[in-house]
Amino acid sequence: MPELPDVESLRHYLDSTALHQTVRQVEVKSEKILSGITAPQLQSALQGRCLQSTRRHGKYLLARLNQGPWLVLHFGMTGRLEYFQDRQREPPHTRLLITFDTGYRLAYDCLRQLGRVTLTEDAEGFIAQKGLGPDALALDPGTFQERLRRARGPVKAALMNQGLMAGIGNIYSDEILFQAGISPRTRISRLDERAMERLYHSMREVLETAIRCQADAQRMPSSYLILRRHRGGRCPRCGSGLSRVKLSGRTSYYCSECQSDG
DNA sequence: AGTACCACCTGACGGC
DNA sequence: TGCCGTCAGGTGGTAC
Repeated sequence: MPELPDVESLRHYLDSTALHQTVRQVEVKSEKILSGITAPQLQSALQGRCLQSTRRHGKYLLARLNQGPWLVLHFGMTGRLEYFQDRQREPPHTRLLITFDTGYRLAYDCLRQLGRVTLTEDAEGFIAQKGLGPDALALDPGTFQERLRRARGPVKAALMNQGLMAGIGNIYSDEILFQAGISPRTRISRLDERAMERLYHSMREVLETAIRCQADAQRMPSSYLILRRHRGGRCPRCGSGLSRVKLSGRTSYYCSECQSDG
């Protein structure tokens, strides 16, 4: 599920644990998660170096190695990080395990193995090569609207299109549309200026709130949809049963009473 | 450019 | 008990 707020939380976690320690050992436990690199290449890039800083772009987390390339982490749906000391605490689906000279370890755990790990010399080049748009939180209202209007289909598909803006996935697009009072099926062309402004405001509000809550749904406001996105879930605003539809291959939940079609 | 589908991948869950 | 289909969803591919 890692979308922008989740990855931002993982970034803070990495920053507060694993920086500035020399890598002693690198264990690749599943080659499936490597993208365009071999295990020996990853090992020789990391060995003897430190992670010195991080940045995030959309759902990607990049960690700079001193005098070396960037380590690029994507978390798919089930990826996470765990920093620990005792082998006992190693997560069950660890695919990559980095051991530091301090004796601490950083595990990249990914149950479904839909996440990917790679290296790049050039962070900007990597982002461009992946075809990612600007990070969703870096957009001003004008650019947000201009980029969304490049798409034609339902607004939900546009919000999730990483080429238009990076970081929003299925969960948070539903939340943003709910908070904006706009149905996910609404065509971009039917959104007027005021709806666009509402959408922009909701996007910032939802992403920033989720980051403040460390992407933990339990901590989010009770007015949020996130905990009710399931069969039989009810609208936190009006209490009516939520609608469930497939849209561009994803399951969308929304309230047909509170969210209009423009 | 859109849509619709498939594949990757694993585990939970409901039905029989 | 255990088998089967379905679902979860980020990304990337195909065909139409």
